[in-house]
Amino acid sequence: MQKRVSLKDIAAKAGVSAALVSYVLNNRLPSRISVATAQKIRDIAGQLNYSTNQLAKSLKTNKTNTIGLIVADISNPFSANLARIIEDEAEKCQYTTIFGSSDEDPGKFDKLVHTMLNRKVDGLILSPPAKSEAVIESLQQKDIPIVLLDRYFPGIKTSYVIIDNFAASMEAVHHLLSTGRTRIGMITYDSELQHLLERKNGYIRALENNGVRVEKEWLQLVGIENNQQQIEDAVRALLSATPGVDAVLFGSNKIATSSLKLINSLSLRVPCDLAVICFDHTEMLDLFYSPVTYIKQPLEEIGELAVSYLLSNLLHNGTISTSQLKASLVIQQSTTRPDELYQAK
Amino acid sequence: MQKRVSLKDIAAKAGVSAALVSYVLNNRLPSRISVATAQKIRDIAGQLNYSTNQLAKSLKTNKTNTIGLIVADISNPFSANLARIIEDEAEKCQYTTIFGSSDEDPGKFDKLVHTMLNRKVDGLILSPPAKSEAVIESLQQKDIPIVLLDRYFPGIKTSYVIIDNFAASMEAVHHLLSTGRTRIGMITYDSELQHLLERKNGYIRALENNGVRVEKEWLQLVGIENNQQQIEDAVRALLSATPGVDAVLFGSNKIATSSLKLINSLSLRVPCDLAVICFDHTEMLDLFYSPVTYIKQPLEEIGELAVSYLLSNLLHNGTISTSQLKASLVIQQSTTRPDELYQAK
DNA sequence: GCTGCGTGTTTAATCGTTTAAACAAAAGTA
DNA sequence: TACTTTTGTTTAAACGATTAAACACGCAGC
Repeated sequence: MQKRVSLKDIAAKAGVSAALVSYVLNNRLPSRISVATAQKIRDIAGQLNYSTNQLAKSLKTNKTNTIGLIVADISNPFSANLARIIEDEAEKCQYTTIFGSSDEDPGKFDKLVHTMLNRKVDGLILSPPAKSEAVIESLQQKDIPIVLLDRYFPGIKTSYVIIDNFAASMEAVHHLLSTGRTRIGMITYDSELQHLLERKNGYIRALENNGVRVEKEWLQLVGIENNQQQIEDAVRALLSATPGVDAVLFGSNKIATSSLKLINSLSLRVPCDLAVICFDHTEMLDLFYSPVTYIKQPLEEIGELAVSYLLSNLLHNGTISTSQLKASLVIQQSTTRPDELYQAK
Repeated sequence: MQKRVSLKDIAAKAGVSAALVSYVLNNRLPSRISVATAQKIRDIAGQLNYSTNQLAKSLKTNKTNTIGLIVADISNPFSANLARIIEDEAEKCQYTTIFGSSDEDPGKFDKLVHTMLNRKVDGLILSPPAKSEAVIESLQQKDIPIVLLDRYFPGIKTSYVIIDNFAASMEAVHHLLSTGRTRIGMITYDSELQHLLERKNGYIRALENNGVRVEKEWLQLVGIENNQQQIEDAVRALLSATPGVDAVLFGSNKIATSSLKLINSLSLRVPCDLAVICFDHTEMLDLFYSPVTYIKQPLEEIGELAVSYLLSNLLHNGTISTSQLKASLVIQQSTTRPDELYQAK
């Protein structure tokens, strides 16, 4: 159906064996091959516009130069940005990336992992959904190189690249406290995923450390499906709590988007009536009428590390490398102290 | 490195030939094979947790069940959404998708196409950058099934799925005119890409049809690299033109984002002082303080059609199918008539 | 009892590479 | 001259599947 010129064709035209062509084109045994034949073979290859059949090559060498990347949802800007960085990074090292979206569904995740394995990816970079420990463990048993991304399971020894979500949450809350807010709420996911627990716990701990009692209604948990209605309900619950909140931390960019959409339509002023901070940057945060303070993950670094860990694992199976990077707080108008607002503007 | 159980292993354990195992597992010659052996083979396959090596299978059958998708930038929400739809659609048909971002660079595009071909994708869905006609034509000569997405070259007969950009621009301008604006500007790309020309021409034609003279400064062209500074300059130029504009149409979501960021920081009220419309939806448009009217592409339909055209081309090489879909205008607050604004709010 | 047919299974070639090992001829060494 | 080494190239077996064709066997028909 496609390119049909093979090693044999070149060999025939050059009057040599296919093996020799393979040697030349791969620069093997370079000392032995005569310069003249080498040149001739290269010329003919160029002439016939030869390009190697990766399938055959991979079948023989058991190496596809392909890595699989599974994120929750490739259409989420956070995932898409990370995917792009990983794609570029992999490409620099001559690797092709194949993507998949798990939709936070462990069944779908498992299925994706297996189609990738059937296609013999050399390794996997994974953002595993909840309840996918078994899949990860079985990959480990099969000695398949993996790196977990953005998430990890404390009970499983694997390579991973994550951020310190606990500290990030703490920092966000401290910042809010420092601007005079004390009635701080959070909307995050009702999930057992470790990184989400840490976001939640960081919030709780920061308040406790500062002697603020966390009212039950201040912590709103929503499903990881990001249902708009559910998130709106959570916002309303926060606002109508007694005492109502004067600041809120959103556990993800999706939660932030849905919440801000509602807030935009209410007669509620940010940051006067309500300060907001959210996890992860998206462009929309800068476009909100009061640009939103956010917790910035070092995406470049995360992507680069994930690829480099995976590749070094490929060379040297068994190596386990982990990184917990620090997120940074990017302060914008949405958390300005009300009294500083006018001079700031 | 990975799964090591092959047809032979099953054959050995079952005491039959590998061929028979292949027949059973692929449900070929179903009438001939004895029910007993078939069952035995299936049992053993399950027991050994066999899964077929796609590389070997593809090498033999010359079919990878993989499609390649190249967009401008997978981290752009528009591309990411489309990619996700295509991924899902392909998966329904048992196809895996591999992605790539061309960054609007014909060289990179060509390179991506070739790495995908070396990996023997069955076909390609492409959003070609400017000056990539040669690549497309060479694919056609090699009879490689392709479908162009979002873009097309009028001189080349290929399958494609696009929207009617000319009509979409016209509709946007007509809408603005109908709300009483007459000094309508546009910021779009300085590109020879047909779909972008059509966006530009639709704008010009709509104004001309309504007897509005298009001032030269009303049409601002920027580079397709989406340079923030350049886009900001364009916005300023529109505003400081004489006469200055009272409405503007943005040629893409990137242009809109960059422009709105600036507008957000100016003391300019949307829609009173300036009405805005943009091409393509992103969530950020709903989060702008005055939710932005936009031209909505039917992404689902585009993605589904692209995949279905490609797959039918795979079955029946040579078929050319094209679709020009209609975009719809989603009217939000950013284009409300100033006099209707208060009752609307 | 021979022919022919249907059934269940195997043989063997093939896809396009890689690569260890074999080989033949030329060059070095003693 | 005879023997080893070096040099340039070929042979042939794999990788893990698919698939046309061959095969062996039991059974019906005449």
